[in-house]
Order: sequence, then C-alpha cells, then structure tokens
Amino acid sequence: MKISEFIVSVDTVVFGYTDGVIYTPLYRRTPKKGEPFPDSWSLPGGPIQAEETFEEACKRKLVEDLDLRIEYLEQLYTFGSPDRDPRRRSISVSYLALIRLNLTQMKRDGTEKIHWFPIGDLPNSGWAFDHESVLEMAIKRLKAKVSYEPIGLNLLDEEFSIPQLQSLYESILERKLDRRNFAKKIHSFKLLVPTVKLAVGRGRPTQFFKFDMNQYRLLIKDGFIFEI
Amino acid sequence: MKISEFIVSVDTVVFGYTDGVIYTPLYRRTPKKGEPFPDSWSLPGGPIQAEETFEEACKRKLVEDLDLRIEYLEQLYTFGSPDRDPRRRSISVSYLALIRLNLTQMKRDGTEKIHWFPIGDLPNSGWAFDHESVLEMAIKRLKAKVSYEPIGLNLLDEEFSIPQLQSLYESILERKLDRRNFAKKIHSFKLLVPTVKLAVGRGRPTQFFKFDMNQYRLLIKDGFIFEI
DNA sequence: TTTTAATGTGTGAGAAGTACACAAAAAGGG
DNA sequence: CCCTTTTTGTGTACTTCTCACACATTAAAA
Repeated sequence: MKISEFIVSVDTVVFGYTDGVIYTPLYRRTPKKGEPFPDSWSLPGGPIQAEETFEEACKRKLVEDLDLRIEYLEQLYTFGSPDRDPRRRSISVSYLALIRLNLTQMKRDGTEKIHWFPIGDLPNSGWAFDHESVLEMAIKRLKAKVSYEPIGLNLLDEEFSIPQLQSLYESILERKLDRRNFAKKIHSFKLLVPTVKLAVGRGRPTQFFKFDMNQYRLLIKDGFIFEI
Repeated sequence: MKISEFIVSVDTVVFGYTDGVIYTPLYRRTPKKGEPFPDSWSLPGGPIQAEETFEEACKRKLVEDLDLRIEYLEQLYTFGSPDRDPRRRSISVSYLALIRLNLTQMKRDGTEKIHWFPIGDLPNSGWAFDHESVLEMAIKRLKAKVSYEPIGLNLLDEEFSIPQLQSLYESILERKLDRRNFAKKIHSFKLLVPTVKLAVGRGRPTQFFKFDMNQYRLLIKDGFIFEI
C-alpha cells in the first residue's frame, strides 16, 4: 500500500476584546510566485517544523507575524479535505487563541499586512483556503464555551469589574443580560476576590476583582460547573 | 525555511452498546519487523490515502479491519507530539464513532485480533502510541455530548423503548436516573413517535418509539436544545 | 447645588427540577 | 386457575433556580 506524506500547518484564530467588540487579526497574503490565494485574507499560521508541537508552532507563528502573547490556546478542528490547497494535499490543525488586546499594537497593525476585524464585520469574500469556515467554527466554539468555562477572563485584564465582565459576555453572546442577575450569579460562585477600587469616569466608582484560579481548580475537582 | 512532511493517520474510537454495557473494539498489534508496539492494544485506524478525506479513511479502515457500518462519526482531536511515534514524526487525527452493535459479529471478533472491551474495564497497560489518552478523551466527549445532543440514539436500534433509552443513558453517565422524571423529560420534547407494541419478557409490555429526526432538525433551527 | 450617569443590592412570581407512590399488564409458580 | 412477581406507565407536592423588576449610593458634569 502506498503511504502518502502531507504538509501539516497550524492556523490560529485569535480573539481579542476591547470596548464591547471582539476582534480577530487576519493576514493579507502578498502575491508571490507559486503561492495560491494572492491578496486573500488568511489566518495567521503556517507549516509546523519537524521537532515542534502544534502549540509551539502556533505560538511561534503568532510571535513572528504579529508579536502576540497568548493567554489561552485550545485546539479547534483539523481540516484536510483533499482539495483545500490547490498545490498539494495539506492538513491544517486549527487553534483558538485568546489574548489581552494591546491597543497601540493593534493600531500599528492597521497600516501593515495584518488587519483586525470585528467578528461581526468580517470580509464577505476573498478568503484563502477554508479559513472562513475555520473562523466561523471558532466563533461558534467561543460562544458555546464561554458559557460553561471561565475562558472569557483571558480577554480581560487580570483586574476587572463586574460591569466589564458583563459587557464582555454580552458581546460574545450577542444578547443583553440583566445587571442584577448577572452580578448575583457571578458572586454566587465566590471565585472573585476584590482588589483596589478604581474611580475612573462618571457614576459610582466600580469595585475591581481578580479571578481566584486556584479556588476554581479545586471546585472543578469536586464537580463544580461554572455556568453563565 | 525547511518544510517537513508527515505521515497522517486516522484513529477511530468506536462505541457500541448492549445489555447495559458500552464496548469499544481494540486491535492487538502483531509483531512485525519495523513496526513499533508489538502485541500492544491500538485503536482501529491507519494512514490516510492521497485522495480520501479523513471520514472516508475512518470508514474504509473500519470496513477493512472490522467489517463495521458506522451510524455516527465526529472528529475528536488531533494528536501530533513529536515523540508519539518512535519511528518518525506522525500525526493522528482521531474520530469518535457510534454503531449499532451486532452481537454475533462481536462474538466472532473475540477469537481474532480484535477484542471488544467494556469501557469500564479497559486494559491498564500495553497500549500503543497515545491511544489510551485518545480513548479517555473519547469517553469524556461521549459523556458530555450525550447530555445535550441525541447522539446516543445511534447506539440503539431504530425502534427502542423508553426503558432501553434510560438504561443507555445510565450506562453512559454512570448514574441512576429516576424513571418517571426521565420519561417526563423525554416526552416533553415530543420527538418520539410510537410504533408497534412489543411484549417480550415479563412485566407489562413496552411501548416502542422512533426518533423524529426531521422534527428535531426543525426545532434545532428555532434554538431548541435537547438536554437530558 | 442640582442633575446625570453609573454601580450596588433584594424580593416575588413563575418555571424547572426532584422526590416519591400507585395502577396496569403480562409472565411465573403453586 | 388464581395469586404473586416483575416491569411499564403515569401524576402530584416540594424545592430550587430563573427571570423580571426598583430603589439607594456615589461621583462627575452642568
């Protein structure tokens, strides 16, 4: 029997959050001889090297191409239909990454080959490979997972307020939540520890919190389920 | 930059159900020159061919090696740490499959290289590659998914009774469920259509049902969530 | 000083989950 | 043939969670 070998790449869907909007960076492919999909939008990623794990490859590419530090990384899905790459058979292991968005860096990217798109306002054509499906799947996964695991926190600063957390959830889930019920639920977990008060902006000053990850891990072992 | 190529395989965790027990078939590797893990237990699977999709490769291997017809197939996870195959870098895209168990076939398998293990009584050593982790992950996925998608039905005959369905759930979830509350919940979905009555065995005869998949798909579009 | 904007907190009604008991139908045993 | 055993089918009360909703507090802006 003939055993074939394939090119294996990683592609990472990165999500960052600021001001009520979730952004994802896309890379505009430069026209190059022998490279398919010139000028199309693609996810950051590329072939993995002989001795690195998938995760290492994701992180390496994100540092090389976007200078990004990842807070959270999970495998999403592996795409490998025989016709996904017009050149030759290729496999793409896709990942979902969450970061704390750095605004100044994001601004800078706007002028280069990287563009940050709000996930509600993505390009509707000009996608490379199957990357539009990958991104769709990542958005679906984020929406589903944020409801039963506290991964959303990786999109916020380490210290955050309840209103900030609520806005984040509202952005991801695309629906309004009741302020009082949200706070009640969050507090019922007893996983937030208050930090210093910050009084920026109008209105009553907001209490800031940190997430108690150790306590969370303990509760998980006892069968606790975080659920928004 | 050097671009490497890798062997890509599929490995499938198959689950079948009968008499209150979930079984999975494992393959005992024959000692062969150049083949790692002689006499170890491995999942059914193998290298994918140049022009087939992952799913096609799964199905082909299961027919070739086990003569199995699949009711349900979903991608599980992709394993590819650099040291998982002692020979060379290899990638395994793992799948989870559900079948309607054929008892006579399962009996026959017992005398050959395939053994069907109850998932509560797996070998505790002698595993090939990372296949023990793959199977663990598949069991976790099955347990989680059966609660919010009606995939368990793929393990039963097309016509089944409520008590049969309940036993299946109890086997997968590893806990007893209340008969009345279970029936109430199942009926509340209005997704079961009664078929002929069968009166085998002692006790009051049982009503059999079919699952109305079309109706289910309609409800899903309206945001309905199946939840046990 | 008054107004405006934002945060913080409690209560009651309805829905859903959970515990629980008795009736019906058929097979097994004397 | 009747009584017992086994298994299925169904309803009700109690508890828990969900969801809608209003007023007090604090500081900036007018």
